[in-house]
Amino acid sequence: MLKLTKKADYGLMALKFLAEHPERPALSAKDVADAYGIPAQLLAKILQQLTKSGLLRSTAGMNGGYALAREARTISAYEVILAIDGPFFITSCSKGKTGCELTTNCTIKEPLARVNETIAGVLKSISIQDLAEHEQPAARERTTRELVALTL
Amino acid sequence: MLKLTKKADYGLMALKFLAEHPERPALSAKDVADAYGIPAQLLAKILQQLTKSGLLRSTAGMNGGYALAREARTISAYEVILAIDGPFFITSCSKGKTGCELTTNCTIKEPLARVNETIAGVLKSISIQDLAEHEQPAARERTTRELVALTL
DNA sequence: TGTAATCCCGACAGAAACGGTCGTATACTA
DNA sequence: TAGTATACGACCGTTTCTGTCGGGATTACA
Repeated sequence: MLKLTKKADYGLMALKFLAEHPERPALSAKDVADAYGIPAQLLAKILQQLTKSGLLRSTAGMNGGYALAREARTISAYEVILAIDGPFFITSCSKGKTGCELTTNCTIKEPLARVNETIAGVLKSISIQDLAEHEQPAARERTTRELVALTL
Repeated sequence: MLKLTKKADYGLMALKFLAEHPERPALSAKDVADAYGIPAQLLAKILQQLTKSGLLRSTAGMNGGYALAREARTISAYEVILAIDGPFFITSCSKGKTGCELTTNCTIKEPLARVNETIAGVLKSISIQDLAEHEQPAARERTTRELVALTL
């Protein structure tokens, strides 16, 4: 279906929420989960992954919680998705560990790999701050439209 | 993970194969399956779906099989994926039947919907003929590179 | 020092999606 | 009529996803 997992969605929402509350030194997993109605324990695990990946800082104990490890502007949606869902390839056969196990001329993966790059590029261009700002800057919107126009 | 299903992969491969053999009035599901080592019955079902979606023409009986319903140039990868995997949304919550069931301010889906459009645009820009031509035209390649550059 | 809040982490279970098979009916050709 | 091929629904095993549980470690604060 070519869609993000809920985990990735949750992760993006959480980072956005953190970006929107820079005044708080840290927000607990429960705080974020309650704000969005996300299962708290699931979100906790997601935030732990993001911490391990270096996107978040965590502090245990009372008044502890999570905070962005870097500025929201410098964290891309791509990094978040990568941290949660792992490396993604649009083709099912792309060289994960084993190459394409099908016959030699599985030539479709070559053009699709390029599509893959493009998608990754788009996701890299979206920052957490972009998500936090309700309205995206017009400049970026135009860019996206240009993208579509260019590819068609 | 953001990846295509194997079915979609198989479908794209099959259409590419058909596009590469315009001299044959029709190729059976088995012909295509053998060419790529794909499970024949599975491919058959996929080709049936593509037929129902109007991308293929089918004829039963001896010397029957499948053929492209339109010119390869006019069939996009997007249509194929849509026919096989159904409508795709990058966000898990995007308005399928139910809207986003989460709290009101699930604002991340708005920017991501734009990403979704972009991806769809890219996939629409890839035709079956592009897949059939081993090397993509340099012009298109440069376009893709520009895309990435633009979005970064 | 003790308690409550919080992160950390592995295991596991239910549900859904995916990949693939089987059997049967139908259509066409020779 | 025999053989080839599509059409279609049912089914099943596997994987992935989502979410839960339980135990442990860390920190703040009274």
